[in-house]
Amino acid sequence: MPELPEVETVKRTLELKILNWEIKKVHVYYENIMPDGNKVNLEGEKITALERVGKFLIFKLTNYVIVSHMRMEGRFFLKEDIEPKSKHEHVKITFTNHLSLRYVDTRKFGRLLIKTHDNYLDTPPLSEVAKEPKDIDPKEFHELLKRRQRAIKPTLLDQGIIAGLGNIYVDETLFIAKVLPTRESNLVTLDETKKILKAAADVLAKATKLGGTTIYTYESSEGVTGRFQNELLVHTKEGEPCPICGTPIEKIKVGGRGTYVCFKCQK
DNA sequence: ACCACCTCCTGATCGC
DNA sequence: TGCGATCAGGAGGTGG
Repeated sequence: MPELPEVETVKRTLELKILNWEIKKVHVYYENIMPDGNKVNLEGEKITALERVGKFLIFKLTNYVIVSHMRMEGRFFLKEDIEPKSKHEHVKITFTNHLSLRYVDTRKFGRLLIKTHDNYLDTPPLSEVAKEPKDIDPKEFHELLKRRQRAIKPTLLDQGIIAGLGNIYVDETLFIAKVLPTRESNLVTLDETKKILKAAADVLAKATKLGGTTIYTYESSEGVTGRFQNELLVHTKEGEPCPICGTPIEKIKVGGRGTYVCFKCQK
């Protein structure tokens, strides 16, 4: 499940290869993933840059922009164009060099949206993406939290409030900040808000440095696997001793999401 | 403005 | 053993 570090890893991996490649043909095998893929002609477009906004990966082309989100299981692979389509491959972008970029997504939740340079930042989904933890002012964020009644975990998962965190890194962030995921957002103190933002920024930076987290079925792309799963403190650690106090980590549900927590360390 | 709930999907796992 | 039911989950849409 790509969160910010995984998307950044995919971006860095791909941009070493596909910059300046020229598109020859786009095949869309499942329309919902790339609704405009068969309507807009991308032939002759070159990849001019890759960007990332929150968990979105952006391919900048000569005239167009592809805004992609891999959701849980989306992956990109580069292959010889003659290689046959794999089982869950839904989009194939063929280049004039006879290589092709394949979008593979078991659950078909991901999206590749075609935008223009003029509108891609000012229209959904990117227009709705908030700042990343490292760029958020703690006092401003605390004021925002005061207006929210719901649990802090679903608040931190809301990309319109804070960008980049998913289920894995939220659990890690709240454990490091010593705040229970069920705590009402408006009851989080300014001091705790500062700790949450710092923990989130640190966790994302460290995970990015290690190439993200390889977990369940997810690989970033190109067979690149991250190493942050070895650094996880609580996520997936049900029944194991808390690394701080030794109390067994519990798995609970918060806002419908599987959540790992130490009830002694987190208040 | 805020928020709970539903939807999209498939593979893994559960229950009978 | 086999098969239907249930679950997981990021974010957009809906409706209270």
